[in-house]
Amino acid sequence: MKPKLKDLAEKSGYSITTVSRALAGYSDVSPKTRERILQIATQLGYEPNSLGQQLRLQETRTIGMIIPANDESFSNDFFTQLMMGVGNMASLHRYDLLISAQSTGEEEMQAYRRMVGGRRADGMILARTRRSDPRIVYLKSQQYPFAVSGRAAPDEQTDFPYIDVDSQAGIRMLVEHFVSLGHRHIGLILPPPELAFTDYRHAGYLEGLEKAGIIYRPDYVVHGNLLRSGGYYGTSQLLDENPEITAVIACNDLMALGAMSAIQGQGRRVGLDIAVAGFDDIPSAEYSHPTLTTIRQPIYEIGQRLVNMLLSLIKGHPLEDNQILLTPTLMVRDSSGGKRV
Amino acid sequence: MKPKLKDLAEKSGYSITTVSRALAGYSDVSPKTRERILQIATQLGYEPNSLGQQLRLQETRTIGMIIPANDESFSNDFFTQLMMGVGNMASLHRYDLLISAQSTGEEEMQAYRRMVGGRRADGMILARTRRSDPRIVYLKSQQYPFAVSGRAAPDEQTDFPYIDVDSQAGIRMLVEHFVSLGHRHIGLILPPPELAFTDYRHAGYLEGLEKAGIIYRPDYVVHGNLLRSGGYYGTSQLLDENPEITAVIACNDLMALGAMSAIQGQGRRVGLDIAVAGFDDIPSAEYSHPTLTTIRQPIYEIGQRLVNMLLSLIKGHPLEDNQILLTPTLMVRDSSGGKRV
DNA sequence: TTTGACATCCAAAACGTTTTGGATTAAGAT
DNA sequence: ATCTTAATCCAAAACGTTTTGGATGTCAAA
Repeated sequence: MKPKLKDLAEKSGYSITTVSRALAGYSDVSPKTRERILQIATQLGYEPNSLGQQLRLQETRTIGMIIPANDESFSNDFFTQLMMGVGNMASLHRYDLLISAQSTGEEEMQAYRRMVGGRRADGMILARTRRSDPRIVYLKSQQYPFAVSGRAAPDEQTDFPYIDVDSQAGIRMLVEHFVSLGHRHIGLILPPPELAFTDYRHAGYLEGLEKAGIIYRPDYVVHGNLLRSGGYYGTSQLLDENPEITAVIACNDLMALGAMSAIQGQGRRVGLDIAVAGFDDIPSAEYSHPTLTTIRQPIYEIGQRLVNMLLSLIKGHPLEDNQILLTPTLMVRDSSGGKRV
Repeated sequence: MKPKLKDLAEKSGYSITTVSRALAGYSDVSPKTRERILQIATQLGYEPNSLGQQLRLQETRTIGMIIPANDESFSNDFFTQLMMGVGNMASLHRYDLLISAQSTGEEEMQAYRRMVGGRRADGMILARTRRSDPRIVYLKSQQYPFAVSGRAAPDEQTDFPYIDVDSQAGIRMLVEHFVSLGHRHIGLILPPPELAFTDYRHAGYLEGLEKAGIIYRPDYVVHGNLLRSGGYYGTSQLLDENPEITAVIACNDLMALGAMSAIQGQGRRVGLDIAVAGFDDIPSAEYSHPTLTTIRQPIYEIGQRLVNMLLSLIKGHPLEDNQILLTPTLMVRDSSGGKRV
């Protein structure tokens, strides 16, 4: 049977209080007894029961995160990279990660209620903000510490702590890049409309076109599911319906990889025939063929900084800056192709 | 303030016991009072405190997993895929995942003691068995439920529940495949010697060579760190010291991808000049250039089955089969190149 | 009228910990 | 001899839940 404080107390002849305080190193207990108790503790292999501690201290030293349980998402570099950033920084602060895989919907909200209302974590980290995001509404109503990767949509109120990348600027840079290479017919594969960052990326597209004096054509824009499949079908549709398109911008790298498959599946060359760009700069972007032009977003680092933000929130420390907007950088690679004539 | 049972009791006029049993749906409490209590509960937004429940029930409905905190491991497809398999199956059974990122060593063992001794999880899932693995020794000594991806080394005792793939057969298949293409000089990049599966893979290499009547040359074998960098340096070393080598087998896909970079960095062609193969069949293997010949190991599915195994163990159900050895399958892709003349 | 069965409720214990607010003793100061 | 001070210890409460083992009241059967 696993020893508890009571066992140490009986074996040592001291009270539970004294044993507890001896182990915690209080000056309350004489060196001799402390040593004796410590010795008994190691002898019995005592390890404090976390639940007892957490209940008493009202602190779990755990950060919660609910990730999409989509079957395809095991190839979802974005979430895994974010999680690794979160996990590593958390572990540096001696926090653990409580993770629940749920697909968007009522079940997901239940998971939040269990984790937050059930006080299983001291704070939550969210990703992929949605329009009028019910998760954020809930967390705010509970006055629970949380930090988000991604601000609210442009027409909504962003009164919560977040880190985001200026994706409007990012997409604009991609458009400018393609325009500078001579492209005039540029397709765009947007994320699903219910995601908050979709409008920013769309706005960046519009901005880029306008600066170049290119007229916006709504049929050059489709939506995809942010996975490879979405990029594949989006690109097929774009190219079938608008054969004059020479460049495709996908709003994340996974879709861009799917776009490359679609193009190559039609027997055309990525870069030379159709230029492709993505967004995120996940590891595979550098290793794809051809290598993928993209907008670098430091996902791993964002995960780390979200943890620091959240821990300040949890501890009630004043936050110097709880709404951070990073400027992304353009990574030009082979999928851009060369200059058009 | 978050409402607790006591608040519901006071507001409803019933005792804590009755409130608790009403919410749990016992036939103990009259329909009228149950309804009244339920109504108050939703009105106040009651959510039971998990810690209280866990402490009382001595059950956390949580599965623990400690993953490597290596900085480079955010690109570690193996662990993320395993985690996703574990996470999704766990969530199907309404279990959550407690994750701690730790690098191998004393800190890692401390994390195990905190999680296991502290009773923060009902069972653990391990991966990458090591020689005389201290984690397994510890878990056995604690008689704690656990399931492992990967059995013990051939010369050690495997008296614990695991799922593994017959990697000796896998590597042998790769050797046979390359031999059938006309290769006689095949390099091998092994995992670090302290990992349990290293010997199996080495044995498969020997077996394949012997069947083909090729003499074993120790200088054709090097060790790598299971990351891209390991494959890169291993391959460079192999090719520099043994220019006659025409094929390289890396013991996982990540190293194989690094191997391809090394070969291409020397201005040579993967497949045509030097054939390359990996092990695992991670998603990137299918999208690399050229696509990677490899041994398919159903990592995601193994994660799922480990959860089922672990849950049986936790619940004390009899396990039909607690030591599972899967047969891997050869995936021939472009990095094999064609037949030699 | 008594008995038994049933429906409905609840006080208290238990899970394992930390902390509060003293109690006790011994030594030193007056 | 009395008062302070310091050193060492501990009983009990609290964190929030579930379950045990009754208690109480009602109603029908004997």
